Amino acid sequence: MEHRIEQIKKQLHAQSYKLTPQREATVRVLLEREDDHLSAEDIYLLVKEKAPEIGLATVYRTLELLSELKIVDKINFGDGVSRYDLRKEGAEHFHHHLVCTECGSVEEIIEDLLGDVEKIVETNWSFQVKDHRLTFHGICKQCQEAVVKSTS
Amino acid sequence: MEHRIEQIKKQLHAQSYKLTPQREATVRVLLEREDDHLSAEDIYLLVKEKAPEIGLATVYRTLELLSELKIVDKINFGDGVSRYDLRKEGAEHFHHHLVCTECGSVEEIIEDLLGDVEKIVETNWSFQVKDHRLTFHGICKQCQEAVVKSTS
DNA sequence: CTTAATGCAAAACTTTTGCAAAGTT
DNA sequence: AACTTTGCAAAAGTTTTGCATTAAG
Repeated sequence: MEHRIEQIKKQLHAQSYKLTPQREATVRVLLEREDDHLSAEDIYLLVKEKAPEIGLATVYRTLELLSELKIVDKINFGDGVSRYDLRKEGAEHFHHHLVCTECGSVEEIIEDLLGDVEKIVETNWSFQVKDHRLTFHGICKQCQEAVVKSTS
Repeated sequence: MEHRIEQIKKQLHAQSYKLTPQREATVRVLLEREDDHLSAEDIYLLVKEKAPEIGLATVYRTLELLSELKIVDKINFGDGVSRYDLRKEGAEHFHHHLVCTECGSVEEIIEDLLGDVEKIVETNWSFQVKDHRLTFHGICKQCQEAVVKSTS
């Protein structure tokens, strides 16, 4: 954790940005909730517990900055809000996501399953791929089991 | 075109919805601009040319209805608006999209390139895939050529 | 005739911006 | 001192809702 903070601090300094207390508090929330996909509002409320004086605008500005530096990924699952997802250390791509249409849970796939598909796109569409967003919609393991139970 | 309208009319009636003139005008705009990815506002302005009395709220309600019936797909490319994409006849899945980070153009891939990946997800993550959203970000053919020209 | 759909305006949200004050180097 | 960052409030923008009126089957 401290190591990640240190690392992010360096990334910021490299572009002559500062790791202010507000930014650090925001990053800590993202680290603590690494598996979640929090909205700006969610993050704001959590950061407020650590740094009560922070403003929502600062959270937005921080998230935008972290997005630009590719420290977090901004994703949108189609409910009216943007969500923010911390990249794993050294990861070059967005995670893939599994969104359950029954219970709304979001699971992450860290592995990059798109290598072959990207090659096809580069070759057949002459499109130079830099990044991707892949989300599957369907039914998660838990909900599948729940259906089996309730109908048997 | 008339055939698609007829088909959509049946789909609506099957759920006891009506194909009102406003809904028909909206569908016609979507058909005419099938390759585009229009926002609700874009669609509203185009529908207004055919049916000047229509209200923006009706367009939103129509698009939501068409979304539910899986006649259109609602997508979000991360600029603050939702965009609407008519499904091809009989298509079961979202198209894939290629978004150019240089010029903002959006290209569609109709072919489904995710068959193998979906199998992997179903097997290794026990997730029952119903649909997917795949967008690549990168540099389109035209912009690649533009760079070559300007630097040579 | 009964229910569904529309248009308008207002409301609800999310996100961005302007600006004076505060903090950093 | 020069510059960046912050908090607040206001603004901007998109989408949804309430409700009286109109239209459809």
